[in-house]
Amino acid sequence: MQHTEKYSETDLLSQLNEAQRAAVEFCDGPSLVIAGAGSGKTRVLTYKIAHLLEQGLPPYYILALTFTNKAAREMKSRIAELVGEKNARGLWMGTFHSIFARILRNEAETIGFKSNFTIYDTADSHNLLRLIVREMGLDDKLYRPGGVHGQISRAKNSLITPAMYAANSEIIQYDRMAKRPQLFEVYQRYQSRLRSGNSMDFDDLLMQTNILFRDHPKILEKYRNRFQYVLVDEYQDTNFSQHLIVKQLAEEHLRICVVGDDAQSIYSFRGANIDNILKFQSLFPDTRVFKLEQNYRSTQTIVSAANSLIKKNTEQIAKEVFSENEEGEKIEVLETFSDFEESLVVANKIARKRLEAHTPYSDFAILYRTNAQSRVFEEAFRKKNIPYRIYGGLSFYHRKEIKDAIGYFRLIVNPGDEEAFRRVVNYPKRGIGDTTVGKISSAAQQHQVSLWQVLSEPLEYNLDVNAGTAKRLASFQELMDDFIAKNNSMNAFELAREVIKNSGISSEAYSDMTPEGMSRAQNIEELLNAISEFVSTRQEEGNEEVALVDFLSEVSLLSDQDTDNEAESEKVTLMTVHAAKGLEFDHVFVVGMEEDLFPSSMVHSDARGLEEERRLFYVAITRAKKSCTITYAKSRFKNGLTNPATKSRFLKDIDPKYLLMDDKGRGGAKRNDESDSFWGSMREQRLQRDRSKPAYESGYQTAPKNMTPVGKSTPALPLSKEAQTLEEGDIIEHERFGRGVVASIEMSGNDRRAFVEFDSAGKKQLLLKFAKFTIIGTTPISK
DNA sequence: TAACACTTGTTTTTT
DNA sequence: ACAAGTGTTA
Repeated sequence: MQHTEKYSETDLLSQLNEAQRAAVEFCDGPSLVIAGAGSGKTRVLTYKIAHLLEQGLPPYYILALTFTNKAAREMKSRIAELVGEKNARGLWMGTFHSIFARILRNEAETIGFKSNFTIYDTADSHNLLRLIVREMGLDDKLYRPGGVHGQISRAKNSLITPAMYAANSEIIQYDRMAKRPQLFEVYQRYQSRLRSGNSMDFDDLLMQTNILFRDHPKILEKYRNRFQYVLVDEYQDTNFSQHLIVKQLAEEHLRICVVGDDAQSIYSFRGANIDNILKFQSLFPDTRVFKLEQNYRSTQTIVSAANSLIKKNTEQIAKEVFSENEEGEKIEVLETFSDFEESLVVANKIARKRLEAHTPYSDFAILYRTNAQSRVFEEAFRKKNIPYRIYGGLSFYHRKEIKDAIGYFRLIVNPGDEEAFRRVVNYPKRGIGDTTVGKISSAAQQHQVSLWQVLSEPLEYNLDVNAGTAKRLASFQELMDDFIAKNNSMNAFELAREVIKNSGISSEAYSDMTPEGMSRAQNIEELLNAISEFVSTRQEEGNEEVALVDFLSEVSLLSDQDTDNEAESEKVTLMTVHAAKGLEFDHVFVVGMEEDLFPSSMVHSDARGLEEERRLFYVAITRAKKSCTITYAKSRFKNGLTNPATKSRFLKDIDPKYLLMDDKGRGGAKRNDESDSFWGSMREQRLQRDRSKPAYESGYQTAPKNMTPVGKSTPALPLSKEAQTLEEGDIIEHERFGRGVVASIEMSGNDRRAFVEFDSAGKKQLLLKFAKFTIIGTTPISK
């Protein structure tokens, strides 16, 4: 690819506006970049990393954390374009989960795991919890997997271990009120089951990292030194656990830059804590704050409308986002009779616009609050022959046949994996039913070993099964043992193919001639293709052996956003507002703008929740570059019933001078009142019931004292001896640039900066506090 | 063990 | 309306 020389430092910086450049150039301490919607946040992050690389900081000393694989991938490739692929190789850039999974694999033994641990996805966690609740004989209505998992997840993200959970009287009290007094024990069992199967759930990847750092200061020290510069994207979406990891890595050297927009914090329901960004400055006292306020994406009207909306929120960092683009059209607000009519109106508008203005379908997006709303639009688009693409729904890796195949892979890599065991032991059918698995399971629990352990030595654990079953068990065990043996000699693809062939998956899949069966077989083919591709990519990157475990650790942390890489086809996009975050479209339709839908009915009485919904609306509007249309229906089909609907309160929050209201001359007010009184009282009843549940949030978002590391804020690391003694004329060997001669040394601010002429890499400036090199001699003509 | 009918709970979901 | 989970039968 390009050489480093192609983009010199000045070129890099000249492509930024003043605020962006200031944010990029400041590397001497903690910084917080508040990036309004469309203000070039990604640009700042990528250029900042490129800038650090240009200054001589080797890529493997930079840690950049994102929230999606997609964001990481895109940023990586843009950096590679800026500085050349070779110079960007080795960057630690990825999602929180993937980066710390990698670190945990390296350090697994220290915290009592093995490095081949497997990762449970949400469905796996739910299955295990369902099982535990049943085993404990608890009421599965009160202890529903989703609810229980949510509570455990919140605990983990607040770094509350099972023991701390059980000892916390406030939480115990809360659980008692919620009629789930045994929850602490469910959590305990869940955690010990995960551990005895050498597996972790998503939240563990962060919590175990914190435990690792807390209990092993040497290891924390190692990563602190390793990650000389830490950058975090979308900081408003971090939870406490992530926040603490970041804090610990950065609090010594203070070279940290976090980027985000408090106005776009929309994931609190998953534990994201907006205070992390609001209070960043008080945590790192000398934080420099940079505000990116120029929006390059949208028209002035869209930006102003969005501003007027978000002003209605109370807690936020002051900023004035503006646009110098054209003024643009007003935001059109359309009322329709029903959700059905809504979809037709939108479809018609798109069709007409495309004809009149030659706008490609791919410039349009429909954004809705809930996935269920996509249906009517699908039908309308199909009827009108408008091509569309829906995001969300079941991702490839969540389909049953794929999970089954991956279940085998997981069991091969980590035979202790309980969920994987349960998934494949009788798939395809081999006569090992629930009864038998139940026996294995209770033996396993009794002896505190994995299911696999019991299967391997049934006599040892007094497994009581009849001769036929014993034989079937033995043959399953042999099958797996054979795969496990081959795992040492075969690469991921070869072994996967072998598994599909020999496990019986393929004969099962190919004998089913129903359309669903055929598609399942195709999916399995596709999985094999994906593995094959994975192996060859990794080999091109220089990894000779690409084993199944490598594929697995990547694939466990993929989301559906990462899999659909279909080329930019000419299709209208349909997605939830959540999924649209970070994206932009010329023409956006925000649909279903109704009470009880947007804002969601779950949130009515809760001020914080309402503010989050308002931010969500803000995110929706600010996706639009040229036009934004908002629609709402007077009646909507929901949960099998058609109900009257009223327009969302949020519409009143936008300054009307940016809106073009069209309520079709219907006498809206009177009708509204009628429906409000009747249906309003129905809603009221529902709300009453909801309120009778104890409001969540006894607010244990703060970590208990013994989890909080002793945070002494020490100044930046002293310069290495090499860096202190360096003089003009010295010959140095740099880790990345090779041999070079020091032309001059300057002070810039508090930093020493060396200008070095490298043999092969040309002229470079090195910031001495970053640069890694050794002095290998000096030239005779030094003055 | 497997097929079938019945009950139940449905916001958003980066990992 | 619908999917997922559970219970009932042969």
